[in-house]
Amino acid sequence: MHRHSVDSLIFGCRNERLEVCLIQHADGPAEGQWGIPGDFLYDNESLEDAAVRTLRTRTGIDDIYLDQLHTFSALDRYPGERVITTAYYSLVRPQDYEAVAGAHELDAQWFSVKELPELMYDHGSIIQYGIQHLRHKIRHAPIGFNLLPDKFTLLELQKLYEAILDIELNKPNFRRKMLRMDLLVDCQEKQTGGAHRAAQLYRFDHATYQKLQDQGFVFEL
Amino acid sequence: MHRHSVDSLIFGCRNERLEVCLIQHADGPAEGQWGIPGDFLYDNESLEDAAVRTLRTRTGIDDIYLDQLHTFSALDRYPGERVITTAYYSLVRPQDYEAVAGAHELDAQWFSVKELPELMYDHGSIIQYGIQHLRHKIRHAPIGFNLLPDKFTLLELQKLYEAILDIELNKPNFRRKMLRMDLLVDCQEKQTGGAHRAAQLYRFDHATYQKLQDQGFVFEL
DNA sequence: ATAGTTATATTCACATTGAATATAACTATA
DNA sequence: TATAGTTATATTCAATGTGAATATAACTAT
Repeated sequence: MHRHSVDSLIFGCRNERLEVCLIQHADGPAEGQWGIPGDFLYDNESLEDAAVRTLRTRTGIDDIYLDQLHTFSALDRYPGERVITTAYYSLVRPQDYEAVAGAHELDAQWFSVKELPELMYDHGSIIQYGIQHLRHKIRHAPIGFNLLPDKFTLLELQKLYEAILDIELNKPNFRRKMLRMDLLVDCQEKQTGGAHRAAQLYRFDHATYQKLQDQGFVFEL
Repeated sequence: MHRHSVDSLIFGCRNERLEVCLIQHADGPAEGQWGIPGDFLYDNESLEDAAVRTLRTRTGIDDIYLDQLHTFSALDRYPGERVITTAYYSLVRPQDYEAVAGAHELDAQWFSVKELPELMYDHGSIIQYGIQHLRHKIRHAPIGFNLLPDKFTLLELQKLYEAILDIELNKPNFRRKMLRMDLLVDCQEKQTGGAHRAAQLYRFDHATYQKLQDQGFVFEL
């Protein structure tokens, strides 16, 4: 027999870096090691329920983007007993950034995906799997907006893509492509602060995306 | 507590139709109903091992394309007890077509995805989820070749895409796009039979794909 | 030999892309 | 108040890719 757990890969983007939230176990078989937050599945909840629950318990955050990633089942992935885990990944907006790392007694901290500590069990593989998945997904579905404030500038959006894909993009071409998709709504509001020309603020238009999608439109970065 | 099963969605393409292989349960809680083949997970195997095992046991086929799809865990998805299932999907070449539906005592049969019988448990949802996944995947990775003989004509390849995506494609444009990717090798051999000009046979070049992929090439239909 | 069928090549208008350049607008500070 | 520094935004153009149509080649059955 075995037990089943849920682990949630929590992504955020800050300072033009893609980051993941890790927790350090204070005791147990992986004492002192870092890993992605998770818990064992309860008898009366689905895997998705469990993922939502652990996110809420550990971070106080509700209502963020969440999707199933993969189920990992190697016989030796967990020490001592057999544990199969289903990994989810979630996307956190900047305004929720601090809540994620601060709301729990466990030591939680954001790490750049380029500078990860040593990880427990197979969590290193899970994170790498998740990064690859995110890189693919962000180019084929408009989920990147879940990592930005509701209102954002085109440059912020571009920097988000650059951070996740780890590439540089041409500014005018990125603007042109993004705006032509008609998924962004002009907020009629300018960015404040900054010693330069104020940029237009936009927000992602879910309703229009839904409509275009029904007409066969496919998002493609 | 719960048990964990593995279910395999087996796709094939014949007569320009996308098909799935279903089995009819002779007894048990779903007697007489159709479903995708599966089995409970053994203690000493990974989920992928179990998927390979059930495929081999039920069809005698080894070495076919296999990939994890999704893990389904709704509390009421299985009658009487809680069973979480991880669904895999596999792609079968025409030469293995008969072996799949004939090698087992259970009643196995191919069905067009457009004319499915009533299905047990949540297998209807699993199949729909799998079709959507396949449609997306086939456009972004060269996996369609796993549904064709080793040697095939460009029209056969086109008809495969048309069957899976359920759309019509322009012939010259499809040829041009496919050939320009440099993933096909001319077999220096012509199709036989047919009251018309014989078509050139091609095969998919795994090695070249690997090389191109390392250089950052992304397959895109 | 001819009709029927599919293979294969070519054309062209059009849209998209990559890359570069130009101008506008804002702030800090000299 | 002028200017330097910075980012926003617009425009250009060549190159490339796409959708759609047409033309020619090659094969078989009759």
